[in-house]
Amino acid sequence: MATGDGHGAPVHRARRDPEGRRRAIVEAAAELIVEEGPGDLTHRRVAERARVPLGATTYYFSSLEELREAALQRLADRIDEELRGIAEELAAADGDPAVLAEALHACLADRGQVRADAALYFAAIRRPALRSLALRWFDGLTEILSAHTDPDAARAVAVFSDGATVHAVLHDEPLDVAALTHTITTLMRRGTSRSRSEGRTG
Amino acid sequence: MATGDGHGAPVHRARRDPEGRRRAIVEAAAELIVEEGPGDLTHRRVAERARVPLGATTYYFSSLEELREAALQRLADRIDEELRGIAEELAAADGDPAVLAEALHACLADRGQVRADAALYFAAIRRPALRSLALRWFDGLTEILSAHTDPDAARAVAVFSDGATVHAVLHDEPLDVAALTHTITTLMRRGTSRSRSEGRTG
Amino acid sequence: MATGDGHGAPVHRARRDPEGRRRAIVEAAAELIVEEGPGDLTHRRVAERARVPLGATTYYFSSLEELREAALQRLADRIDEELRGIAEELAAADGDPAVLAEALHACLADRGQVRADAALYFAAIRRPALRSLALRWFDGLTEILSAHTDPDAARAVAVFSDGATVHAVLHDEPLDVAALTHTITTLMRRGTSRSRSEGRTG
Amino acid sequence: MATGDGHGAPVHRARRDPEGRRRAIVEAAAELIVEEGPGDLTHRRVAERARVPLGATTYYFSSLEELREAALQRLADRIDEELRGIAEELAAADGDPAVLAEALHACLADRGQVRADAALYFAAIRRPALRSLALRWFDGLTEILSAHTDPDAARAVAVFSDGATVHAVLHDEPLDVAALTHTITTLMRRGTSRSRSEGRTG
DNA sequence: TATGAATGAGTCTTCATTCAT
DNA sequence: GATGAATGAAGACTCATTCAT
Repeated sequence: MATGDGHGAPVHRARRDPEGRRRAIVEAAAELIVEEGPGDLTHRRVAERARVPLGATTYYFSSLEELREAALQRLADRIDEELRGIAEELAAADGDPAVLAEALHACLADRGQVRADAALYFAAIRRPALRSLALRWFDGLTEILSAHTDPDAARAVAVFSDGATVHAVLHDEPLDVAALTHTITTLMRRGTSRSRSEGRTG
Repeated sequence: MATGDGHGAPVHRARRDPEGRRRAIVEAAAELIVEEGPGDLTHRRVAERARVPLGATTYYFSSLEELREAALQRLADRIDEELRGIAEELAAADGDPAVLAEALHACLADRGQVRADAALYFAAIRRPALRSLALRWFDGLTEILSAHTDPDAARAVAVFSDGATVHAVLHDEPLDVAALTHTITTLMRRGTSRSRSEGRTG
Repeated sequence: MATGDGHGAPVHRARRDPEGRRRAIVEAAAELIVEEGPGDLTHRRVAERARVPLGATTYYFSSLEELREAALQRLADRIDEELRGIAEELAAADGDPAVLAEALHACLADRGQVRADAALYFAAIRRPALRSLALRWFDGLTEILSAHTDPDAARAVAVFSDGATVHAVLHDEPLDVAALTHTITTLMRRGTSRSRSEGRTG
Repeated sequence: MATGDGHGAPVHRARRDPEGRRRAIVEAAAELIVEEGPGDLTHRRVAERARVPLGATTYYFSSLEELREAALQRLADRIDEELRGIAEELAAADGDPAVLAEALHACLADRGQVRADAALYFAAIRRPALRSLALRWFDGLTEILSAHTDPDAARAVAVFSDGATVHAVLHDEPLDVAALTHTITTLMRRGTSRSRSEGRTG
């Protein structure tokens, strides 16, 4: 029943920057997820990493799960940026598979990025609400490639890229560029004979 | 010589069976890992699932981590069985990509299997000791395929199959057989024809 | 996901007496409920009062609510004892209202008892499962009195006795014996003219 | 002199109304106490219920306890209103016990009212300062009845009415009117007849 | 004046692990 | 050998209260 005898009168000297604080907390959580996996997130670790008091982590997020989702959201947003870059490069190169392979290799060489992907995948397995987040890369890549090859080939490449992510995370380094190039080229060429000739105007 | 004094042949209830018990515990842990992920394993849940006393789980395994590894080991062993089956089918079909696609599709349609793979991958990220377990599928498939195509193509198919696993776990159902067949065929043919000349892998 | 890095290896030197421990915990909880009300129960206070480690309170009761109920159960059991005593006295006195009044006065003079009643009543308001516990006194008294007066009168006396409990708990002392005697006599006589003459055989 | 420059009559949004706000907070707290019990009151819940910012609850009341008391005060005030109505009815009926029984039954049928009483009783047990609030009903009823019967009988009826409150709160419905009428009649008649001689109260 | 940001104490609960039996 | 009792660390979460603005 908690007769309400009070919890004390904490002295606190706080920076007054809610936005920044929230951001710092999410950022810290995202880092921890990349480092330790989505399941090992705790308020305490986040607070410590973000250099905020424990209470702040519960003040800004009504549950740990909410915080986790915000952090995964952030990781997914980074994937979107990545994708935008790839889309531009690829458009500039008129869908050249080698360019995609290079870009993919760069992504896969970034361990943080790869682990972030893995964390998203894993977190989404038992959290259907996160599926769309986890599929950002796959769906985004498929869409980008659809401008340069047929949908089935696009999907095949996207599937392959997820496999390459698993490969990178388990080997601590990505497949070599040549292998990526070869496979991606093979898969993209497959259904492109026609659409490719359309694109070739230069 | 009295027959009813209770001293005769000792009534050994439920004959001790350390091996069986150990196996039951590992089995229960494996199930839980598939259902809940490798991180949510607890002695209590395992004991309950295995119908053994709590103490048994710490008696047979000196730490939770050890139990977890034994369970993951078991999951990996099942993968080996799966691979053996695929190897045979494929050998019988003389490396027909369509047969591989069918077999892969069957694996991917088994949610338990897919989640077991995912659990292994995820557990291995931060546990180098588990890498070899997690790579069983990849390495095994690569080896099997090496009998039917060149090493690079084999590896490409194995990478693709891991991607297909990710796809299945995130979509709750596998890619359709046609798509699998098409892609696998494309990738495997590559290694048996002379088109290889254009893509080099160091 | 709790990667299972362990919680430590506590040294513990425990008395090995589960029954006694459980009893001590319930007893402590009952005391606290009497002193502070059912809503102010906490694991920590119970542990401190019972001189057991915090963990013991959660080991023996899977939730605080379960512990609370066990404690209230215990308080209710004491009420039953009380009632048995009253039943005997009253039977021996052939249902003499003055004897009941004396007994009731004695109960009401026991602050612990009165507060225990109040705690039971209050706890039961929002916990239908506890209603039967809270009604032990009322139902028991009604039944006892049914042997000495008609059901309606019995119920009226029981209701009055609950009012007297409220009175006692709010005044820190019971109604005087004379007032109790007068009212109980009036209420019991009311419907007893006939049944009373039956009982009068001495 | 320009009309559209926004400098003219200040647009005072939602005119400040400290009194109203305070009232809204107390009202919300009173509702919560009736619904959840006096111990489950929190600033947050009150603020939400009253549709005021969290800060308002601490701005108008220097502590939660103060707010709780204000809310209990309000509940007690409602009891006074109730009592005034009963007093009038009873006066108009020249102290007819049946009229009192009807009125009491109506009160007891109002679950909110009954729970408010129970909350007051319970809160007062460990807060002597609230005793007078909790005794409003008892004292008020006793006084009203004193105009129609002797003090002892009046008190007996008041005690009985508290018992009827306990009964109602534990059974979720009041004693039937017939039972109330019968008992109240019996108790009140006592004080107007000469039967008083047998029971003395110091 | 009014408010929401801030915070740490304290709540229940879970659990790996140890150890007496 | 086996097991359940034992325990304290740690986790998520709530909240009264203070204070900057």
